[in-house]
Amino acid sequence: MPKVETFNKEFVLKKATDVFHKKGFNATSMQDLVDATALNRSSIYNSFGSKLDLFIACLKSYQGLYGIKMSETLDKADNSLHAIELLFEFYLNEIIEDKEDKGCLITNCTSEMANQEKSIINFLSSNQRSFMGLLEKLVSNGQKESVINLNRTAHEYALYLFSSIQGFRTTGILISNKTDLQTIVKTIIQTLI
Amino acid sequence: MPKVETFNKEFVLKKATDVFHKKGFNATSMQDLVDATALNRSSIYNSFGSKLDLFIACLKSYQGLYGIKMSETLDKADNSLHAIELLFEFYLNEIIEDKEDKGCLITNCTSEMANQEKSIINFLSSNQRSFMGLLEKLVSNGQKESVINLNRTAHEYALYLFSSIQGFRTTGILISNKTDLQTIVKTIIQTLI
DNA sequence: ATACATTTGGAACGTTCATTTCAAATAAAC
DNA sequence: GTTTATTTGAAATGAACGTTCCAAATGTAT
Repeated sequence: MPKVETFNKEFVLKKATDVFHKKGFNATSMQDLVDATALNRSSIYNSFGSKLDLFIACLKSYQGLYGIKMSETLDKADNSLHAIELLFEFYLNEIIEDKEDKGCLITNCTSEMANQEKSIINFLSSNQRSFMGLLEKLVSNGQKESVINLNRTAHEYALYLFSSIQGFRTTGILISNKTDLQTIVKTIIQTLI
Repeated sequence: MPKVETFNKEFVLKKATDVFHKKGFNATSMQDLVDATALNRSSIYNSFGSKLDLFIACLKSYQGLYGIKMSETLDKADNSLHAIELLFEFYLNEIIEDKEDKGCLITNCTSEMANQEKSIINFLSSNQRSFMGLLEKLVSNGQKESVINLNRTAHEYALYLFSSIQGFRTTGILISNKTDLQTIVKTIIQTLI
């Protein structure tokens, strides 16, 4: 029977994700990934396929880790409006703690590749679908709890929040001032109340 | 005295901008630019310097053209709230008319390069400054005209709009459904009323 | 021990990259 | 018409790109 993979796949994905996050897909070279993962070129190709395949694996890993962090955040909320507030607070902290101003890997990927790579569109579409689902549920619950107004449907507010979050993540690349970012969040939330 | 440049610089910049807009900076090769501009490699380097220099020239050209289009749009408004509405309507049309889902060159550039290139940061900062200035003036006037509420200062609403526009442009890459986009705009505007 | 499927290291693949080089072509100034 | 500063075309530069290849190493199962 064969020799088995020795490296920790999660760890390797994390390291690769860091590089992609910092430099973007096109500016990241295979050499960068070899250096970051301490894996041999062959091992990378053997285990992940192409550079694009590895990138998509990183996107999924990033998505998974974020999903967990977001769930943990949402669990702390008293009600669904509070949950949305905590969600933005979580993003705000991500921005402030990131000294490299990298933004969101998935939003950046949308800008860089959505109009170029079919497989990327597939990932982004499914990401959008599940994220929209989460937001819609939050808004819908918030409206049932009477903590979110009924000016718009849950679906409409979910669209608004989806767009707002993308804007917030991109703006966070340029603006690192906490007060400014808090203002933006407050104003976004104000709409729902 | 010397032979003089024969090509139309504006035209060449427009063609180069189209390529950068479609593929982004890193995925655009010098060959792509040679093909698009019908200029010789030497001529490009002679006239624009490096690829990065040309890219920045394209950003400025794009910024200039957009500035003109935006001014024309804003001139049609009855009041400052209406001006902001027309601005979003303008972006909405940009998104719908763009069959390639390219997004905004400047927003894409923020995602791709803001954390990498100093000269890009300089451009983006100045772009942000002037854009924020425009938005702040619009909101401030709207508040004087009593068509925008006083829940937040003009500066705070300008930040909100700046972030919202970035989000809208990125969301427009993924979502091309006019109704959905109109919903987002209405919800953003609703906050100001 | 031996056999064997797989991983690994490192070199090599052919291509493409951004940029430079330089002679030839050019057009304004005299 | 000669001079001259500049632009052009086409080839060349060397480095870096993503990917492949293959022999050697490895660890499991027999």
